[in-house]
Amino acid sequence: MKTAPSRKEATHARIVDTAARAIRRAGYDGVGVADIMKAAGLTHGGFYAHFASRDALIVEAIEQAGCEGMQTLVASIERREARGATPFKALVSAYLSDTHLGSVETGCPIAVLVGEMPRQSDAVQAATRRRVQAFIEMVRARLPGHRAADEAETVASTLIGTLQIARALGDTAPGRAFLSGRRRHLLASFEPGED
Amino acid sequence: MKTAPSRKEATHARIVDTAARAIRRAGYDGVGVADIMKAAGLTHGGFYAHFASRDALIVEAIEQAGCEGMQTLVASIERREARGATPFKALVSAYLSDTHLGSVETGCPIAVLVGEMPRQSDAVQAATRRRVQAFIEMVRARLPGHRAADEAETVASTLIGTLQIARALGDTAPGRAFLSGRRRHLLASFEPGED
DNA sequence: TTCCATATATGACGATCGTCATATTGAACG
DNA sequence: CGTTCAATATGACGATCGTCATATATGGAA
Repeated sequence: MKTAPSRKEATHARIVDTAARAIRRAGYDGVGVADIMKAAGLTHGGFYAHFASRDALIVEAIEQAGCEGMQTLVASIERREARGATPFKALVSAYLSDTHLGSVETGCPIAVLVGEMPRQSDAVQAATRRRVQAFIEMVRARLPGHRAADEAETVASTLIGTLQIARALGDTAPGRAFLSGRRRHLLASFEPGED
Repeated sequence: MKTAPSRKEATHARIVDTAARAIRRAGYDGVGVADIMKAAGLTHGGFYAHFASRDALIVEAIEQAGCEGMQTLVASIERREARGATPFKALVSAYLSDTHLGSVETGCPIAVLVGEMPRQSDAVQAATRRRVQAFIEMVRARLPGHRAADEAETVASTLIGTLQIARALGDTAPGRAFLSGRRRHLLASFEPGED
């Protein structure tokens, strides 16, 4: 190979990054190859020099979006823990924060995409399933007391469902009210002894 | 009007009914006018004799799907109550049943569509919001004890999130195991005194 | 039976979709 | 300074999208 390999890889990464945002904004089927390439500053024809198919890009994009969303969430949790919050309270208040309500493109992709999952290709389904499992494990590690792994699955379901409904109500007063109500209620019922 | 009005109305209803199933199977954007008309036994050109636009059909379809899904659910709940279940246990075991897991086209449309909501037109968003409110109210009426309306919103979020994740795992062993685990856990934590 | 309003069908429009064959660029080497 | 080959751009393909103007079929009223 004559030229530096970093050149093509950088473009590849930029396309994946753009797609990772696009699928959270518009859904699996909401954006086309042309949209993504244009947003990445390229023309749509050169797409197949980087990916075997649109589906292959989507698989990479969901993995990228999952890792990125998880990192952002964990960072937000750790900031809250540093200010004295328990891991569970930090998790709930971070995932159900007004910030997360509004930042669809950079937030948790599961809440946006899980409903579309059953209609996707096997490869996309498998990639999404891995992200769901990772999310449940992240929740489990922050449950108070000696809760069962069982409980992590319920809490994960509640967090995802809550954020979806709040977003359905909009990034406005009704949506934020729904979110703060769920935040308070979840913390009260899971850690009745403390705030 | 010379001819009987029931003729056009019957066709209209058949189109809406077909669309109500189609949007649950393939999502808001997953089906086109041509698909729906063909499934209803008509050609796509005559569509605009019945609806002002595709969006107008979608609004009617989500309302139809919401009412139909709710009726099916309530009927399933009442059958369980007749066999001695409490209203809450009947609700949880009906919404999180293996049957509901598999019957996407005729089940609760909220679990399929809420994730796509923020991207839809104002009219579709408003129609979907009404169905979400109706669902929360249906849950509230079946909570045990003197729970707050607050709690209905959390339970509704949990039910919707759980069904979505279970469907993401598939209508197979993993999905059904997830569902039965949530069923048991929810009933145990909300009605600790009884089964 | 004849007529006519209504319901449905036909076929076309511009746009956009995923895909790909081919042309052009651009940067490192001899 | 050319040469060469990887990286990107161009432009086209068949299909499908929502929409609509227009033509045909249908069925009750006369």
